[in-house]
Amino acid sequence: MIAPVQPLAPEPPRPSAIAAVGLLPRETLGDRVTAELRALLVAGRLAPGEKLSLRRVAEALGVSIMPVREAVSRLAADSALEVLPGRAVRVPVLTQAQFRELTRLRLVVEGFAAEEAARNATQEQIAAIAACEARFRDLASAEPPDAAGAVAANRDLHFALYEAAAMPTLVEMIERLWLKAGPILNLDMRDEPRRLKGGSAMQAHAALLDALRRRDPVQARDALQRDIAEAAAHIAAIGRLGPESEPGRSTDEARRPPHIGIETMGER
Amino acid sequence: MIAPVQPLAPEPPRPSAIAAVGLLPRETLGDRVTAELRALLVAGRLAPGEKLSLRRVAEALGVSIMPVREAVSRLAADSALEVLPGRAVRVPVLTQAQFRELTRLRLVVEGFAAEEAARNATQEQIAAIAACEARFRDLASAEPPDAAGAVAANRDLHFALYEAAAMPTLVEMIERLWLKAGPILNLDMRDEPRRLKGGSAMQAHAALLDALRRRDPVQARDALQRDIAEAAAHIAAIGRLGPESEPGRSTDEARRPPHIGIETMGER
DNA sequence: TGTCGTGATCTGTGATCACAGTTAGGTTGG
DNA sequence: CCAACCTAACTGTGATCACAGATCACGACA
Repeated sequence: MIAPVQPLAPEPPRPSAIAAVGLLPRETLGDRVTAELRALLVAGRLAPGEKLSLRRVAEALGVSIMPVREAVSRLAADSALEVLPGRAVRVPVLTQAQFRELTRLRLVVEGFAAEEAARNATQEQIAAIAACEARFRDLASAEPPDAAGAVAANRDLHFALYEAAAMPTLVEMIERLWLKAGPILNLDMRDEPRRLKGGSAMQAHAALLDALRRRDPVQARDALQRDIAEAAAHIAAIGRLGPESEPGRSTDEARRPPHIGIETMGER
Repeated sequence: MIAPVQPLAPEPPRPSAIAAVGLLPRETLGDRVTAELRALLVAGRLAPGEKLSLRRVAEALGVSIMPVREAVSRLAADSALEVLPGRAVRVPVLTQAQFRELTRLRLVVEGFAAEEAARNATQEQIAAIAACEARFRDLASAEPPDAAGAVAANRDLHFALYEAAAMPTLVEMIERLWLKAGPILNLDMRDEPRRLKGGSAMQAHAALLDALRRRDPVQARDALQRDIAEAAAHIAAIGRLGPESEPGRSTDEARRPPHIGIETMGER
């Protein structure tokens, strides 16, 4: 790739061009590590109960522990991770009560987002959502089902919907909820890909898309809530949730979680 | 206070006593700084646009900059603070659109919390809320009105209500919203205490309390939403919000915000 | 054989130092 | 007198070091 070097001063013709460009991201290392950990969490690649070590994560990502500290501190503030006093930092194990609360909040908040999306979505946004829906349908009904791909497509579908609501803070709220619910929801979907073939998710998605096209907020909300409720019912039935008592002193801790994620994620 | 020294071994009768004590908080320095800054933000003692310096805050609080970094990083993750690339960290100036979105989200989320509280609140919790309501009424209708006290009583009232919903994650969500809206809402209330005497807040509070006692979720939600909407309408009318364009490069920045807060908050 | 003490190792937390980038103020040249 | 430069002080970011506390495995005592 020996393309001729672009001279560094092609700016003079339009003095307003430099003022129009938004201030560039200036993404810091801590931001990158945060994004990496968030992606791992929502994708279910970090299992509930899995322990992380600042130094290990730093080594795996090729950075010092400082950016990792910042990232873990942020995620712990959202209780997407929890730092045990002297021990280590681990992915929280939700109790059944916590999972129930999370599901109820998702029904309210994401349902509201679906209503707003049905009102405000542009045709392009609806088309993008439809593309995600098709991708999810293909990956989920393949043989064997592509679990990781379906999880990603499902996430893209939902957040394309939420973005269409045109309420940035609302999207952030939902991301926080997904950070907490992601480990169980998607770890399970990854472990039991055949659930994808049940078709309930696909039916809900189709109904949602239909409601979007008809600009029917109530039906869109209902379809999305059905999607959430059915996935949650499956999780609650399968188990994997923590005991009802939260503090969980020395109760169990015995169940060794599968150790996937960090050391498999390669350099940077 | 020279009470006789309690001998140090009154434990043998109940060997389970040591197991019953919950794990002690182990509050870290970063947590304390975070709590301090959060309190300043929701109380409106840090004005929108006010710039903070990690080293200044650290010096004012008598700690190193490390805990302050952690606290600022957490709050910036909630966009309760924003870190300008090379400049400094400052309290965000909400645009009108952002404030409108925040208000709509508060109507949805806090309204839902009010419904749940009306269903689940115990008599003790209702009594506590009533106490806050009385305190707010007294402080707001005093001559001159005690703005700072009324702000605190208002916060206690609202969060006593939200706690009564018995949904911890919901309370966290609401706290995040208050973190963003607090600077404008309460800075204004502090600057113009006579608004308190308008009585609209007191009427909404009274209606809310009445609905709680009658266990009427819909009326409780309506009363709370009226409270939120009226305060928001006042803010939108008074101004003080940022321009409609978010990036706001070199547009203004001229308005020097009042510099209150950090240096007045004493040691530790 | 079972249980408790004990030390090596690892944990997160906090402090200090180093650095690139920006800001602000003072000075110089027009 | 105004504008441009230039320097000194300050910004957040990252790295490295130091430390108290917790974990875990090994070994001694009962």
